[in-house]
Amino acid sequence: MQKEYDLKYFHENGYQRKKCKTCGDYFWTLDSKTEFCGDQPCVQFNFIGNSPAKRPLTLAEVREGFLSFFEKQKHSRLHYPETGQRCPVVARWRSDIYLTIASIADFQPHVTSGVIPPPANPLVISQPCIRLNDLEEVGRSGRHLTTFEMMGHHAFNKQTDEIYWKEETVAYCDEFFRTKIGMPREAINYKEQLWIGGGNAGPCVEVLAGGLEIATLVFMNMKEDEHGKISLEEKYYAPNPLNIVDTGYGLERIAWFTTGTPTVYETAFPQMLTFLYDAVTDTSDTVSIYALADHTKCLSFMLGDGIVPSNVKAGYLARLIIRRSLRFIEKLQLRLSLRQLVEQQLEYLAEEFPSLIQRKIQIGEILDIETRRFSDTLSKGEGLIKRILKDRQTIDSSALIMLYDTYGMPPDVVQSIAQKENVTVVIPSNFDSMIAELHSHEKAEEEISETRIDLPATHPLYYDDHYTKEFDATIVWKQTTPRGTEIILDKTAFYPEGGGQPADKGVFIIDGKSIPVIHVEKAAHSIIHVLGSSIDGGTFVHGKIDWGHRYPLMKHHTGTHVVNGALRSLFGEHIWQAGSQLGVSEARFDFAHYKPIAEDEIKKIEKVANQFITQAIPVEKKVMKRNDAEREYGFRLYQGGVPPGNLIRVLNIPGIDVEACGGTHLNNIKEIEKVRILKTERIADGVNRITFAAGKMADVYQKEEYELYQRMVELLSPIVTISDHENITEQLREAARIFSVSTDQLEKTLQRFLREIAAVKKTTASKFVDACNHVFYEWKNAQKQKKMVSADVVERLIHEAYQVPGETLRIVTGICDTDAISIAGAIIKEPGFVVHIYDGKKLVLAASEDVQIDLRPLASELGEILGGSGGGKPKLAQCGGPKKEKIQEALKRAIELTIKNIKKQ
RNA sequence: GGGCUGAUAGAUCAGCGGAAGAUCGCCGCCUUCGCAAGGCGGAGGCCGCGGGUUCAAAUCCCGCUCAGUCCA
Repeated sequence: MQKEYDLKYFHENGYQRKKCKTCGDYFWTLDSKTEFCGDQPCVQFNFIGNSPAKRPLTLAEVREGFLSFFEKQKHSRLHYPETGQRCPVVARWRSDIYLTIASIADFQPHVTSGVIPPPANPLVISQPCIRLNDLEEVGRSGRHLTTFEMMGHHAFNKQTDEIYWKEETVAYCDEFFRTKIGMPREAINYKEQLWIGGGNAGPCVEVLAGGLEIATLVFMNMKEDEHGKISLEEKYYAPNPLNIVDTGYGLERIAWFTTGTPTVYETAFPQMLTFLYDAVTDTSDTVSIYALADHTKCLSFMLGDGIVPSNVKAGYLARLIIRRSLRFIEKLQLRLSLRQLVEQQLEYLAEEFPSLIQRKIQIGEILDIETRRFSDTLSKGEGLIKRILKDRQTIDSSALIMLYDTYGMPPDVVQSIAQKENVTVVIPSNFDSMIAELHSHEKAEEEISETRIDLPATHPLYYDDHYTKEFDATIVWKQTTPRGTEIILDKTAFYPEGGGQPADKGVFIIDGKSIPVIHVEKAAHSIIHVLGSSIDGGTFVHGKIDWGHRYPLMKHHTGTHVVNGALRSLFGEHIWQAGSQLGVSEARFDFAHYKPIAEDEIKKIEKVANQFITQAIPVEKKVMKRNDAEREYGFRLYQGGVPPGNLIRVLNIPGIDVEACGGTHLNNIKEIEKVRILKTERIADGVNRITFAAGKMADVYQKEEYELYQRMVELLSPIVTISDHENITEQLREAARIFSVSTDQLEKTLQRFLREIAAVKKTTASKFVDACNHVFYEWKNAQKQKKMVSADVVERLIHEAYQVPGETLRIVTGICDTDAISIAGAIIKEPGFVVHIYDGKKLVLAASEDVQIDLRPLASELGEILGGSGGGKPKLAQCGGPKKEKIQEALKRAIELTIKNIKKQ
């Protein structure tokens, strides 16, 4: 390994190679006296209050210094439509990580693996990154940040086409720190290290100054490969197809080195700290102040780049930071809301990161919602804790885990609440591992996808022309499986299932015979057709797509993109597809948004989408190089997922929506005709679903809805006459809400309610909703009536009671038509009664307080007569059974048994 | 994506197979110059929706809907 670091540059410039006295690692230095590598913990910070740099620099100065320095050395800056010279902090182009954690992450996996060329080569970037691994240290250590910028110059060298490698990289580094940062050469040591991470590895040089690692120069030349010959940390590596110069210069650390402030925080967000110090009454809790300044910056980037808080993925991480921030605010007793603090940060960041403040309104709203939500959770939790304490006096570790895992109450919050009740709660030191243990049973699901690469490739005709309905092709492969005959053609217009679009249907005409195609699927480069019946031979196929199936799918697919555009124009740039499923009769579109869609917003979405359609915008379908597409349209392209490869299909509806999409689409959005929103719902925290129908299908729904409405008006007609028939959709939705059922259960429910209400006078209502409210009100009354005890009936029953000779006991038997328990209850308020009363459903046995009797055996015996059984409490029992005709016999027997049981005592 | 909770009066919750309850809030009366407090009385429940088991379900079982929360 040693020769990996034996650079000409070091020798020619008088560097010496030394071994660190503490850690034993090798390093290169100009300082003949030093014995240590220069990294912590081998040396302490020595630049605090005493920087060897010429003058203090701001973040902006260091950033621009770096970018322009490398630009002069023929490196290109990148540019993206929304975020400018950086990528978003949410890694939209990757499926393996949520947040951008390093500048090289911008180019993984496609560029680093050699699948696509770099967007520029060499290139330079200052990439804002978010790392939450050392969250607890933020604010405390003086050097940990959640949000930092990693500046990097990257060169991607192919064996045949080398840009530059180690010598140049170290020379650039040296020159940059000398000329742009104003550091003496002697202040910097270069430490030999091995870099491993993210499936790649290579030698690296750590650039150390003042006890601080200010840059890392990685020479990534290996990739993980189980057949590889190089073994590092129990894994095998093989040479990478590219030799990648991956440098990471810590912007904040470099600036800190020049300022020499007590902590990195004074350099990273000086304005925010001043603001916070002015706002707090007690300035002693610097840890919380630092952390809050950091977290609000983190949130500015997270929310400004479009993360919607939720309980999953990046949204969960955003919520984590929000809640931590809220607790710091609480701890510092700040009178400012989190919204106000982040808005302040947005102002400070506006000049250097203008895209963030453009989402100020949405960010503010998100933070207010989240603040409210957290305080709701906490106050609920507080009640819960108090109840637990009342019950058990203590909170043990299992209760702590329950509170955290189920209710989201952090143990230290529980502790402080319990403190108020004068209860000391001990947090187990292994709390975190106990939580981890709880979730350790989950196994990562493995995707077993059998990719059959040995199959002949199919040319997809549906991309040549999305409207191809018929075609001629040749069978190139055939196989019979349990699900039918499968064939592959040299070319096909049948769309295979994928990207939320179902497979096409249709027929193949082979040797004059018409054979149905029941399913189509993709396997690597082949398209497999599953046929409905077997074929005997045949070579040539004439295919016919079922256009009545495909065309609505195309309308719904293009319609989905239009609805997406409508949502974005109404709510903001954070709207992001979270899934979609197309059908022939309707389509579903799931998207990230921080609150549920309100009733009046449904109409607005519909209106905007339909306005778009009337603009008759032609749909652009093109195949683009990934880099070109990203540069032109940004990462918004990847809403539906990140497609592989260098060439991607881009579907652009200018001014409305642009996405990488492999589906079949209309040529002009006017063909959608219209869209109609059928339903909106919240399917997960932070995710809403819109179900809509396009074109003729929208009319079908409208018709169905109208018919449903008419049927229900008819149902209501004996009771209510409705005069106003406007806004049927809304009326139905509102009515469904009244009966708390979904719209498709509305009719059934209305029938039930009408059946259960007593005959009422006919009345009028202006709207259907009013009529439903009337029905509901009447129904409630009827329910009450049923339970109400009629004084007359009670009177009559008492009058007809059987007086046991020689006793004070009176036995009531009878049949009633309202709730028997209520009536029995009314009678036994008086002393000396035993009641047996049947209401058509159950026989109730009850006794007054003073009567000594156990009715339970009676209930079971009488229940048997009725073909069932019974039981209950001694003074109130019930029984029943299917043989209702035997009720008279049972009541007769009841009297006998009552007398017998009383006499026994 | 995988768990774990929860849904009962306007609010917070108890009940967890045999008459739907408590506390706060609300209304009325008593008390007071008035208010607060106190005393007495009262109104207010599709026990989330749909099935199933049972003689009997708020309660047990199965779906669904909604909400909360943790993990990756």
